[in-house]
Amino acid sequence: MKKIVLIEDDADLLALLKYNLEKEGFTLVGAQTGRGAVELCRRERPDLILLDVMLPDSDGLDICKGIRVHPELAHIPVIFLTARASETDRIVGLELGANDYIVKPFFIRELVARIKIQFRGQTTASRVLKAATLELDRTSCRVRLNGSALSLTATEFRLLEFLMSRPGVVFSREQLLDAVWGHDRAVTDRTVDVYILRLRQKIESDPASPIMIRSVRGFGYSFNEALQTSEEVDRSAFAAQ
Amino acid sequence: MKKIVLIEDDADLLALLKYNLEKEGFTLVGAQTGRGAVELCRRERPDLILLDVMLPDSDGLDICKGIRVHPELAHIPVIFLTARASETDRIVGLELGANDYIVKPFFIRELVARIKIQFRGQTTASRVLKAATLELDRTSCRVRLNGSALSLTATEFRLLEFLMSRPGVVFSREQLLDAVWGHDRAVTDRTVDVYILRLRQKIESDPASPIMIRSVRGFGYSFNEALQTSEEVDRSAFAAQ
DNA sequence: TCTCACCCTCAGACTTTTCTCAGTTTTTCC
DNA sequence: GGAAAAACTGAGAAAAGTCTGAGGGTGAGA
Repeated sequence: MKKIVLIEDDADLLALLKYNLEKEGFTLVGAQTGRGAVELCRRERPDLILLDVMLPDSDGLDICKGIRVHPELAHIPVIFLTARASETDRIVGLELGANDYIVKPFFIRELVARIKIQFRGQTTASRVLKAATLELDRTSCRVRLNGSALSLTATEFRLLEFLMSRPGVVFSREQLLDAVWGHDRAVTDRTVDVYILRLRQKIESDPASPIMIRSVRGFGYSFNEALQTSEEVDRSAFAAQ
Repeated sequence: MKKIVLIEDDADLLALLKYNLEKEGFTLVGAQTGRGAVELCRRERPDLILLDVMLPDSDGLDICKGIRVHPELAHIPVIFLTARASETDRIVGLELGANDYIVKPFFIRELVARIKIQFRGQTTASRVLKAATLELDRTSCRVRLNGSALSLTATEFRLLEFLMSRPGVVFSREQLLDAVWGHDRAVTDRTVDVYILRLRQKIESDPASPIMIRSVRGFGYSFNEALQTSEEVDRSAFAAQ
């Protein structure tokens, strides 16, 4: 689950946000003071930071600056909570400022939406399908197994991509030909067997007893859904919303 | 200056936004219909897209999806303009959704702030492209290899610039023709081969076994992302947020 | 205006890799 | 045990990539 650090001096608002965001499935770590906020983040390594601009003991912008100068924290998105719209210029104007901001009072759903936008960019940018130690990168057309590159032909790649993008779903040879070879194909469905074989020889540790690509006798083939990594499960649950 | 494409069916609002954003120093290209919006973006190559969700002839989300599937447009940030807060779930929930959204009615300064957030972080990313000992300067249109100047033709330069600006991404010949030669081209895709060849002869130490420009059989060509300098990697990791 | 140099584009030869099928062996299920 | 489905093999056909040379166009300078 995604972890969020929340710095907000108003105890009531802190509790309210904590309650609602945890209900949304986020892990929350709260603090009421700006002092030690950077250290808190270094300790917790959150996926996102929610930061009140006006804190009694320090300026939220200074905290943000402190976060940005730490190489291990610099990439973490920061969303500011601000009381006045007039402050937005200050927040946005800074070179290493906010990734987003939200003006109080706000609806929880509004905040949740903005948090999700920050998390989404990370997933869309990668465009990588993962299953156990197998990684398929759609933009660079590369496949890696246990971290080392695998050389697939174009058809092998497209077939694997199709199967991996819908783990657990069983496709008939007919459907695979349609999806991978195209509708105007003039290819025997035995050809699919050959490609499944080639793929297995390349990606399965023991091609004789395949784990990744499952044969479903009488129906077709499917990619083993049990091999999804936890983040992949997260993501698809996330997308389902 | 940054160029923005704005799709908004309300003529008054379109004019108002155009006026105010141009006053802020942006270059604006407006359209009142969703039809042809993707083509408009391909032609204009904006730095940001403002998109009304509700258009009379099409759904803003469909347009966004159309933008995201084009590799040469996929990285462009999209901000949605929406009439109702209740629509935000739809906008945010989609896998290929918005980078931000703003609910009507809004203050211009609010919109400007959100636009600037999108641009921040990209600022440094453009002047000079580097990969190993190869340097491409976009402003002076010069290319240097191992410190010594290289003489490229205009087309060679544009092709190299395009490939280097998105290292690791595989582009088909079709996409390269679109991006480098333009949409109204009347050129065989074999021509791309010739230019790849010429480039390799100029930039590769051993053109027979190219390192910089990778052939991806069955898909196209890509610039080797492993040649990115470390600062470049940092930056793109940052931009991915 | 003419000439020359340079650039763009294409056709086609050549090379390498991939695709596909036919046929054989193995496995699975009734 | 037998039939059907899947797994596997090798080889010819097809496709994709590389590379060359020539024709045509354009712009700069004589």
